[in-house]
Amino acid sequence: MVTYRSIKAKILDGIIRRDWAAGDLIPNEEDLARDYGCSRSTVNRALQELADLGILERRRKAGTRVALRQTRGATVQIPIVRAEIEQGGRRYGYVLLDRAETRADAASASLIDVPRGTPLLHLRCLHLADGTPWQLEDRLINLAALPAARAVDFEAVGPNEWLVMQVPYSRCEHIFSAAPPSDAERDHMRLQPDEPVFVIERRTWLGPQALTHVRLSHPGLGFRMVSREDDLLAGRGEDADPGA
Amino acid sequence: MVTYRSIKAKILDGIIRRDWAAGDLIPNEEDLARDYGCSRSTVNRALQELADLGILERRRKAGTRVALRQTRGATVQIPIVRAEIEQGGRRYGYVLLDRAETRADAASASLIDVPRGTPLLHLRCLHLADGTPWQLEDRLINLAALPAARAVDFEAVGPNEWLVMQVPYSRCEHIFSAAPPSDAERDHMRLQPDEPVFVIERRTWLGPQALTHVRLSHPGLGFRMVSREDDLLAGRGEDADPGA
DNA sequence: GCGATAATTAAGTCTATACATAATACCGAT
DNA sequence: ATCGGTATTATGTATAGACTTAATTATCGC
Repeated sequence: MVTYRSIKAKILDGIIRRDWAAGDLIPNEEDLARDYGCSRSTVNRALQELADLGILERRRKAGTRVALRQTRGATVQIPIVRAEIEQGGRRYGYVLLDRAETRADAASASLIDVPRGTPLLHLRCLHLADGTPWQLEDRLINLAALPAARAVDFEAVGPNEWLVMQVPYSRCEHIFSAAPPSDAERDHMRLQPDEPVFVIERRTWLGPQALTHVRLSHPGLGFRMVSREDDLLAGRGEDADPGA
Repeated sequence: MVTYRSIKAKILDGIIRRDWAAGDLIPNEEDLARDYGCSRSTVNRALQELADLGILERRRKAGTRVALRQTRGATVQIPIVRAEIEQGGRRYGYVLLDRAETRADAASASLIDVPRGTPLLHLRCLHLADGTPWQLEDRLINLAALPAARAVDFEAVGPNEWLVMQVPYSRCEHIFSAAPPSDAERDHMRLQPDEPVFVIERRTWLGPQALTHVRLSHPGLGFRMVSREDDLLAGRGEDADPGA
């Protein structure tokens, strides 16, 4: 049977064999459907998915062409700290360092994206792996959007875990950077001399309303953020290139 | 008309209004099709796309439920250096520091994922923005897979640009980290005292064969890698919630 | 009660068809 | 030659129906 998966595999194969180079036009859906002996719907699904992956570019009337991939996308999964540590077989530790209700000043208002004066909850926590500092968390929560957070003490459960369970978000922004440690980071994490920190900053919104801003800093030595893309050619065995 | 987009929007809306919480089962495709007055195919497409986004989880017979999003995915686009710099309105500069053909020793063999003894091209280049060092590139190219690279001098065009134009890849791995600068990095980039480097390592394969390994290091102060997720609720105006 | 087997269910996929829409190509009038 | 409208084209989307497949639930024999 000709499946949309087998068509995806064949097209990928054609691109990788350089039958079609970057920028080339590939045959239209009707022709492909005839060639492969299936319906246009099936071809359409295959090509749409390849377009979603960024491998093809499609425009009405203009046709479908192999994308000129000028950028390489990398998708990193940022896990809950606890899961990340426990999955590595290490013991998870958590300490709430500081908890304060404030109102947004100029700096925090711009960080979390709320008007000045908005009530905020400011939390600072330390996450440990086998007793060693692993991540310092500095978080602002918009109490106007999440009043329920006011009633949580965050002594036992980290804000990250609480938020993930409680709150859906519709938009999210991440910033990754390398920085020399701040005084607080130097105090709380046992950094080597000259050891930088790897910083993940995240802001989330629900509709127009900002929910939270968090700065997660990790000791630079030993921390890596990894992204693996699936092999596009994986599992072609059954599907593609059955005869040729 | 009931479109698959409008259904996506309605389901998202239901999740965000907490009609369905994380882990909850949502009605099956047939019921939704009847509720919305459209065919099952249309519902199917909407739910599939939400599942692809990681918002829903679907299993045959078990039904469709709201995903317990334990991790947050961030997709970063890593542009060609030249484009990144010129798009910021700055002048791009490029210097080839070093070019050598070698054979893989233990260290480089494991970096690029080839057997020891494989012929390699080792390139080191510096990319500048308005005359200031922006990125130091240290690259290994597998000449067994890409013999054409032997004939390129890389004096005028950087290896990154050449590779993107010439070579498709099927798998790709990225590692991001913060590190104290190496001697070479200190020599070539004008780093402040204590300034770390932000390191992007990338390995690419075509099928089973490794193509290249590259280490891209940026001065830590001023370099940020950003990932923005589209707002899931964007553009609901026309589509969703027409009456209620 | 247990374990194997059959029935049921919900998603997964393919098809043929129809119409919508964006973008290009063409052509005629000024 | 340029402008503007019209025909053409390839993709985008919706539909009804049929069949497949994975996974749960029920059932039967022991």
